Amino acid sequence: MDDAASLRAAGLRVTAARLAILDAVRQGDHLDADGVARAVRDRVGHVSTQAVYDSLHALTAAGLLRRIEPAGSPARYETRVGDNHHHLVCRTCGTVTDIDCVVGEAPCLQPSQMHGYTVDEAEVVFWGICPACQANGAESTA
Amino acid sequence: MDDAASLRAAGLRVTAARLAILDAVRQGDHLDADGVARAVRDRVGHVSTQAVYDSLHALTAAGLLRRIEPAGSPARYETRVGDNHHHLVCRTCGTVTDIDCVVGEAPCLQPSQMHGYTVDEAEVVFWGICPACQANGAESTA
DNA sequence: CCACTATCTGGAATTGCTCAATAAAAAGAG
DNA sequence: CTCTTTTTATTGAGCAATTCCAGATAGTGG
Repeated sequence: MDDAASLRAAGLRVTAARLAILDAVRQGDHLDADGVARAVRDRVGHVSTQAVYDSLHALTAAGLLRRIEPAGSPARYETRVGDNHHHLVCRTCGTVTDIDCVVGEAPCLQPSQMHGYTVDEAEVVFWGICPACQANGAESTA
Repeated sequence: MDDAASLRAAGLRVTAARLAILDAVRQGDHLDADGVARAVRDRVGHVSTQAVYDSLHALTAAGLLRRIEPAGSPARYETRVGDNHHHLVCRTCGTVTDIDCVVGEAPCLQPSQMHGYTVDEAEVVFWGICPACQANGAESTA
């Protein structure tokens, strides 16, 4: 199923901006809204910032994109949805890397005490220093 | 060890604002910067917003406070540091509840593929609906 | 009690994101 | 192919959280 079909299946209209956004996010590596906007403009010319935000929300709501928001960083988007994978975030440069779940499917989705909550998602973020930043010593690669 | 001693031990000066911040965060339930500022002012009169932010950073860096930042929410602080506990966040009202780790100590601290990262922390956030919001139907309690 | 420097103050600026009103364009009907 | 309806995009203002700057203040060690 291509992007246009996915959009239609989600009840969304197919526009150049949205196709470009999906493509940009797929190609990019956990881009933030600004990065997506820039990548999209490279593809289809002018697109307003609001259109990017709006589409990003629509696509996220439709389940075509996943939004992650590491502390201290603007929201980032990825196309890998539906599986239970987590993230490795570099404290120095902010790079986000996907990692599959250790325990299998939904590992930590069984908190000991749920305190009456209805839990629907377990989000795991590993914080550390990426290889590049380790090599660069204290220097930032951002 | 009282707060003043903890501050000194961390090489920080003891000021009324900082003691009030530590107390406010301890009493409060995962307060955000604004909530801390208000609680602090209740205790010691006027304190500038910057002093609050600055102190919060200093205290966090010193390990006296832990900062958590659930997606879509301003940063929140808690005094429970040093143990491997996680958080349950309500999608409706944003309330944060502490939960101990399922697997024991540092459960998820063993990602399958580390991709060369030096991991120093595993952060787990469970998303769901708190009991109060479930009872209130779709209504927000925020 | 002094000097030194961490800390606090006040104000302005930045960033990331949202709201509102109008114009444009995709989908379906005829 | 054209028209109509409804979604989507544009422009521009607005907001919240946080940070930066420069100068005043107050802990601390001596």
